[in-house]
Amino acid sequence: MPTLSEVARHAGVTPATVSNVLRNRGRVGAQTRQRVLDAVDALGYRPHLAARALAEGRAPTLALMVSSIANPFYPEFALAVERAARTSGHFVIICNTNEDPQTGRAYLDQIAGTLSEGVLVTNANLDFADLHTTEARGTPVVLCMWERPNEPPGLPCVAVDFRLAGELAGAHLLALGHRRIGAIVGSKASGIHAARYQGFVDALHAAGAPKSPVKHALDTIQGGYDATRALLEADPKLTAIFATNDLPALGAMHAAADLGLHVPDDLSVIGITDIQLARESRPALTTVAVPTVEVAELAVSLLRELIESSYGQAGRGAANVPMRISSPPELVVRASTGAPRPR
Amino acid sequence: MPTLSEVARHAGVTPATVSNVLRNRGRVGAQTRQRVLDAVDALGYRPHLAARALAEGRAPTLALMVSSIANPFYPEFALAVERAARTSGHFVIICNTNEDPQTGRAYLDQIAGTLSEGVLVTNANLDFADLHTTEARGTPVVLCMWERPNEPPGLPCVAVDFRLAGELAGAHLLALGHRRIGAIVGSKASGIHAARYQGFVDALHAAGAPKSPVKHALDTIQGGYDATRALLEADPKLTAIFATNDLPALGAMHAAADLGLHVPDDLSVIGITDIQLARESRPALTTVAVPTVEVAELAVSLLRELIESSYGQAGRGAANVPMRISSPPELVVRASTGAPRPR
DNA sequence: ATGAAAGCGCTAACAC
DNA sequence: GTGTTAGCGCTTTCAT
Repeated sequence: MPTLSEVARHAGVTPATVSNVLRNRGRVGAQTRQRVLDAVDALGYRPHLAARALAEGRAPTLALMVSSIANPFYPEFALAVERAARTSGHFVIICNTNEDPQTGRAYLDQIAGTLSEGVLVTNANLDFADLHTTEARGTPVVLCMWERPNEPPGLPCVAVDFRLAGELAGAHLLALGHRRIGAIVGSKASGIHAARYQGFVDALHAAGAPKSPVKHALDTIQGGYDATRALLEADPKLTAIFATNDLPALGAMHAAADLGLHVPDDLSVIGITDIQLARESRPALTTVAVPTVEVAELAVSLLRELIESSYGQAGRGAANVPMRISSPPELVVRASTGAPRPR
Repeated sequence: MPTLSEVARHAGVTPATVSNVLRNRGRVGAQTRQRVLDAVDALGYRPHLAARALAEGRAPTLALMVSSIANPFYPEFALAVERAARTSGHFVIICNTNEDPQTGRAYLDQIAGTLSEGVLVTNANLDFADLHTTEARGTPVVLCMWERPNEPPGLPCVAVDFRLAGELAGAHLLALGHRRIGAIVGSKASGIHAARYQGFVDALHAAGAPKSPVKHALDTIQGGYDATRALLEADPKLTAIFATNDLPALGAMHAAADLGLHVPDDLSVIGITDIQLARESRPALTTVAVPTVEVAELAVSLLRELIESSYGQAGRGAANVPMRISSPPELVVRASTGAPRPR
C-alpha cells in the first residue's frame, strides 16, 4: 500500500500538502491540488486509518455492545446504528457479549478508547462499574435503551418509556374484552423488563381487572413457548397472553398452534418492540412498536456530542448526566389479537 | 488513558521493557516484570490498539462483508465468524453493503488493510474487480460461501456444495411422492442460487419427473410469499414448494396459511440453509442444512493463513488459489413436508 | 537483562 | 500556498 509520503514524492510536494489536499484543510493551489489528486489515484493511495487515528488521537469507529446478535432485534438495531454512524464517518464494531459480563469487559478494555472513540450499549448485561470505568478513562458511553425515563441510570442514555408500552398492550387487551390474561416477562424478576410489566399491571389495575398470572422466561421464542404452555396448563381459561417482548410473543403463538388453539379466536397474543418478524409471522403479531430507528439516531448523536465535548475527560457534574427521551411507543394492531371467544 | 511510557516511568524502566513484559517477548527479570505488572494495573493501563497496529503493521481486526445484516442468516454467520476470529485475537467489523456495490467498495477502500488485515466476504453483491483490487493492495480476501466447488471463483474461498443441497431437497420431495412442485429461486436468473436450483432440476430429471414451474424472487419472506401465490395461481394443483433458501420457504408457508392451505397436508415446503427460524417456525421447516459454523471456521482459518503467508504481497501463482470445501449439506426433516394429499 | 533510538503513516502547528 | 518539524503510542533492532 502506498503511503502519504509516496504520494507526496510522486506529486513533487511534501506530505503536509498532500494531507491538506486530502482533508480540505489549509489552502492549497488549484494546480498543486490537481497534481496531488492525480498522484493519489495513479498510486491507488488510501489513507491508513490506524495511522490517522493515532495522529488525530481519535478513532473513526464506534463500538456497539449487544448481548447476542442472534436475537433478531439487535441486527435491526445495529443496522440503524450503522446508518446513523456512517453519517458522521464512523464505522461500527459490533461486540457480542453473549450475555457474559466478562466478555463485555474484555471488549471494553480492548476496544474502547483505542479502536473506537465511543461506546453504545444495548441491554448487554454489562457491569455498570465497567461502563463507568471506561467512561472515566475518557471514552464516552451511551445506554441506548433505558427503560425507565424517571429513574436516570447515572450514565448518558436514550430512554424509552417502556412502562407505557406495557400499559398500551394491557389496555388494548382489556379493551377487546379480555379479563384472564397471562403475562410473560422476558427477563428475571427485577430485570430489564420490569417496567414493561409494571405498565401492564397498571393497566389492569386502572381497569379494575383481576391480577394476571405471570411467568418469567428467557427472552426467546422458546422461552415464550414454554411459558405459554405452563401458563395455559395452570389456567386453561386464559384468553390472552401479554409478553414483554416480541420473541416470547411469537413463542406464545407457536405454543397455541401446537395446542390446537386458534390465534386470535382462542388466544390473543401481544408483544412489545415490533421487530420485523412481528410483521412477518402468521398471524401477524399485534405489538407495541418502539421507535428503533429514532432511538439509534438519538443514541449516535448523543454519543457524538459527548465525544466532541470530551465529556468525562474533565470532571463533569455527576449531577447532570444527559438523557434523551424517544417518542412514545405505539400500539400496532395486527392479526394476533381479537375479542375473546369463550371456551 | 495512561500510555506505555507512563507505565515505564512508574515502574522505573524504559518503554521497551514494558513492551517486552506485555508481549512476553525478550527476556525480562522476574523482579522487573512484577514491577511492571504492578504499574500496569496501578495505572489501569490498556494498550492502544491503533498505535500497536501502526507499529506492527497489522490490525487486530477482520472485516466481514454482508449484504444485509437484516437477513437473519448473516447474524448467525457473523456470530460464528466472531467466535472463530476471537480465537486468533481478532475483532470483527461487520460491513453492511446493503446490496450496493458502491457501499461495498467504500468499505473495502477504507477498512481493508488499514483497520482490518483481512476481508471475509459473504454473498454481498460485491464487484469481483474490487475484491481483486484490495487483494492486490495486499489485504487477503476470502469468499465464505462459494456455491460451485467445481468452478473456482479465482479468489480464495470456502465452497459449499449447494447443488447437492438442491438435489437433496428435490429428492426428498420426490420420495414423498410429489410430482407437481413449484420452485422458488431466491435470486436473479443466473444469480447466486443457480447451483441450488440446478441440483433440484437434476433430482427431478433423475427421477423422470416433469419439469417444475419456477419463479425468481427476492431472497426474503415476502419474496417467497409473493412467489408462492403466483405459483399457486398459475397451477393450483401444486403439492409442494421448493425454495432455494429458508426465508422464501418461510414466506411460502405464510402464503399457504393465508390461502387456507394446510402445511404439509395440502402443501409441502422445503428450504435450504437451516437458519434458526427454520427450527422455530410453525410448522417447523424441513430444510437442507448448511454447516454454517464449520464454514465460518474454515473461512477464518483460511484467511489467517493467507495473512500469515502475506498471500498476494508477492506475486502468487494465479493458478493455485486456495479453496476449502465444507462438509456436505444435510437434509433435516421437520414438519413442513409430508406425502401429498390430492386436492 | 535492560536501555537507546528509529520508525510505523499520518496530522498539526508554525515558519517561510 | 507550501515546507519544516515534531509527535501520536507502540514495537523492534541493536547496544550495553
